[in-house]
Amino acid sequence: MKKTLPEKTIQRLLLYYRYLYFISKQGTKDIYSKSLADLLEIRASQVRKDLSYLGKMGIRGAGYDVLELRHKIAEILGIEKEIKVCIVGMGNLGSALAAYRGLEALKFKIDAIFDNSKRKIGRKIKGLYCHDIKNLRQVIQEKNIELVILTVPAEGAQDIARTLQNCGIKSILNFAPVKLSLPRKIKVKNIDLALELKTLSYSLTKS
Amino acid sequence: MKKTLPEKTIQRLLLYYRYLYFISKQGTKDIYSKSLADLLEIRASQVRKDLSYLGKMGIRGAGYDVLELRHKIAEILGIEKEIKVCIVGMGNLGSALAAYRGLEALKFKIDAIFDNSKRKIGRKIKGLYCHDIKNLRQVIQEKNIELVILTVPAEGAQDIARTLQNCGIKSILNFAPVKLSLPRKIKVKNIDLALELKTLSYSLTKS
DNA sequence: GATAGCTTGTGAAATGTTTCACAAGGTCAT
DNA sequence: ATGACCTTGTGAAACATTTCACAAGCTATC
Repeated sequence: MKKTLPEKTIQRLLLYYRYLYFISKQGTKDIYSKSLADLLEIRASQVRKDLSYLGKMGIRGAGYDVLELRHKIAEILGIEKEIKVCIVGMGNLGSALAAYRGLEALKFKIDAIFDNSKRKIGRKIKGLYCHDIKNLRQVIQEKNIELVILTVPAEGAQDIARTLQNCGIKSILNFAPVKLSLPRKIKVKNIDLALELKTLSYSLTKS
Repeated sequence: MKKTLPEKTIQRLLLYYRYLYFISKQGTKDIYSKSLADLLEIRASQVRKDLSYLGKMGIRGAGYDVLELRHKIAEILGIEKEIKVCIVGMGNLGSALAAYRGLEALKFKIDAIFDNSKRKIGRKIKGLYCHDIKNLRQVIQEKNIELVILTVPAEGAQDIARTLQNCGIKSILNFAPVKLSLPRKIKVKNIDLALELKTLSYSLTKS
């Protein structure tokens, strides 16, 4: 068991976590690295290497205990702890994410929404008021929000990112198609839909 | 100039392509690998290595010609060719993507939307009718759609993916949080929002 | 046109990730 | 309890990606 998990391993552990739930629902008690690997279309050795970061979890000859494994992944990754999230930018994407149930399933609590448009401020979505973005700092600190989903247009993103920095936010999921310039210690994950699509379509042109 | 571009390189080339546009807008004619690298917070050597896949594009001592470089990236990646896209699943996310202008900017034409709910079929969004998903095959073939954005709930995703396979679709951008099981030659790119967020929040627990 | 001062392009080294291959150590049937 | 048969856990190999370091080659100035 090493100190830091590789990013790729973290992602796969989360996938295992999800699949282990379905497997346990089916009443299966034990699982082999090979079976998990087949579900995800990866190699069994990859699964074992990933799981080895958790310490010795399996039984040679008999696989892994489904619930025990799932519990250990949750523990190591801190999955069960609720994380308070806010969404900044109540456009189409922001609203869609506010309504997305998949976030709750992984213990995210969307606790505030912000926009700068008079038309949207005060509107309610999924039981949440849309706050004026001017109150970003106040609301984030009041509610102890730790993570921000940024769904504003590209132009405004950098400014808001700076404000978030000043609010003490440490993690941002950024949908704006710009590189946010922030201190290294603030973790930013970019999701650039148009770029993902273009990467995909590149393969179309090659055949 | 090698045969196949690494996936990571393709992604960065697309980023360069985007930034070169802004740079040329500012009237800048030439750019150094260092300047591009600084914009994206990567190393200059990384930029040069990526660009070397395009052939010799730069001038030693004087950098790269912005427009020429941008044009070459577009050519190699086939960016300028319009790609016809459809969205399957007119939920919150599907609707948001249908309205997202960032896709047009990269030459994607959203040409059809599908859903299975009576409530949504026939409704119009952004000038497009929502088709009955039963007509998936017919519409895709009629309109020559090449790429599918899949925004249906996890339960239905695998079945629809099979149908898409039968329609001859080669590329799928999948937002459903499941691994689609399809022949290797069909390219699937998964965007799993809850998982991305969880990967991000892992870093919160580690400090 | 020679020289000083740049930046590019690229092998080679470093780093990161996946896969292999097999000893170690369990299970299970008898 | 023994032995045949499993699968795990993990160094080492293979592969992929990034970074280094510097020769090559262009520009600009005098």
